[in-house]
Amino acid sequence: MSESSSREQYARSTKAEYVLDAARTLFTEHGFGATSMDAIAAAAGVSKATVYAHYDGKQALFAATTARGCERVMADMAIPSDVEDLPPAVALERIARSFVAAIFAPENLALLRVVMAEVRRFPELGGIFYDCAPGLTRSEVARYLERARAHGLIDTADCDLAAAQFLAALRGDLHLRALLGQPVTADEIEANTRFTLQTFVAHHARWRE
Amino acid sequence: MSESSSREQYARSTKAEYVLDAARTLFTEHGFGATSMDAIAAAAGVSKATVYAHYDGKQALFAATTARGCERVMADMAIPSDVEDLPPAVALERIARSFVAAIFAPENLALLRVVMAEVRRFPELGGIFYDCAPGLTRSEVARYLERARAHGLIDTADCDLAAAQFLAALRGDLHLRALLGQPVTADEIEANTRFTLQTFVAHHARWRE
DNA sequence: GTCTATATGAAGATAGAC
DNA sequence: GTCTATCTTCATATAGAC
Repeated sequence: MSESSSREQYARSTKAEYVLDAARTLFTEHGFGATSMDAIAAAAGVSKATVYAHYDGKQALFAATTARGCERVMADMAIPSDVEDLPPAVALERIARSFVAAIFAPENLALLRVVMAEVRRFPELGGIFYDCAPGLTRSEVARYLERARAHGLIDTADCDLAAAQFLAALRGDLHLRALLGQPVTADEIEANTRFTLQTFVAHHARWRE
Repeated sequence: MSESSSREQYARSTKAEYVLDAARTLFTEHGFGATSMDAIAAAAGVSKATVYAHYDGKQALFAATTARGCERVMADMAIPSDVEDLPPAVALERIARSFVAAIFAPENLALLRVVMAEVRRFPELGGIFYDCAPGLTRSEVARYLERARAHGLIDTADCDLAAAQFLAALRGDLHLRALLGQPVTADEIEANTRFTLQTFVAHHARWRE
């Protein structure tokens, strides 16, 4: 019927994706202010007018890219669902390793940096990011701890606070150092993770292995 | 002899200070990219040419202001020196409250945000900031713990790691929430501090009160 | 050292053809 | 939807007088 084939429609929707990907890369790499719309268009392989055809200005594009970034972080941070049937010490270790891998991934560090930097200009983004990433993990860990307590496996008064402290200890001061661009080795992360797991288990465990 | 009085010289050196203060305020409030040299000159009450007469461009001015900011943070974070003679539980509480007050002070949060945001552009600033603030506190706490262990007051294998964990627990996830612009109440900070102190003391104490 | 006035360039956004 | 070319604004940095 019409002259526009489905292939053209696919190409059309793909360009918006290219733009979004390029913007996400550049914004997280150089920040909001230091990234120009020209650079985004060039990186996406399209003209600047095409960028404006799909996104309603630089701020809207930034909001869209960080929202997309949050989805990816959320996927990284998701707690493996098979954890429920494992012994608590093993489950906690698995949760810990998944969390640590996510928060030290360079692209997630970069995203966190840029969201914090622009939280004045985009106040709602801070809340979105927190709910997607640390907040979600925190409530998932808290729910896990509550179920474990219901089964008599642990002895924890305030599961929500305990979850927050568990994750904070996994960050240690290494996460702050990484955010400040200081080198953090895998060995340091590993040592901190082990130490945290030992401490946490020693404190909350009611089970005997 | 000369026509320039000492009063004029004082006025001259004062302008550089005005510029530095204005720059510190604006950079921490709006970030590097969103702060113009015009705005700094206006806030300092001088002309833009005067700004350039004292500082060698925007980047140099930014580096100077963050260095100044670090000094102020360092003063905020300094551990009270009279802590040595107190019982460990009291000493730790005093250290904790001083630290928590410093890291949640809005101007220090803003400084940390902007340093993290620009760590790509100014790689050395991240190291300076870390050494001034969290790094300094961490090593001071570690030294305190080592002395306490030498006196047989605590039972800690790795004082450096324990210090890092103590401070990380004091941050909890509240610090991250604050950095992301989310509201953090004094009650939450207080509850987290108390919980951390109890946990830490329960874990390391060898003394009986 | 300090000012007013200005050069120069970069970047957000759009007009109009296809 | 997509492009080229352009408009307009604004920010860094400097020139030149006092």
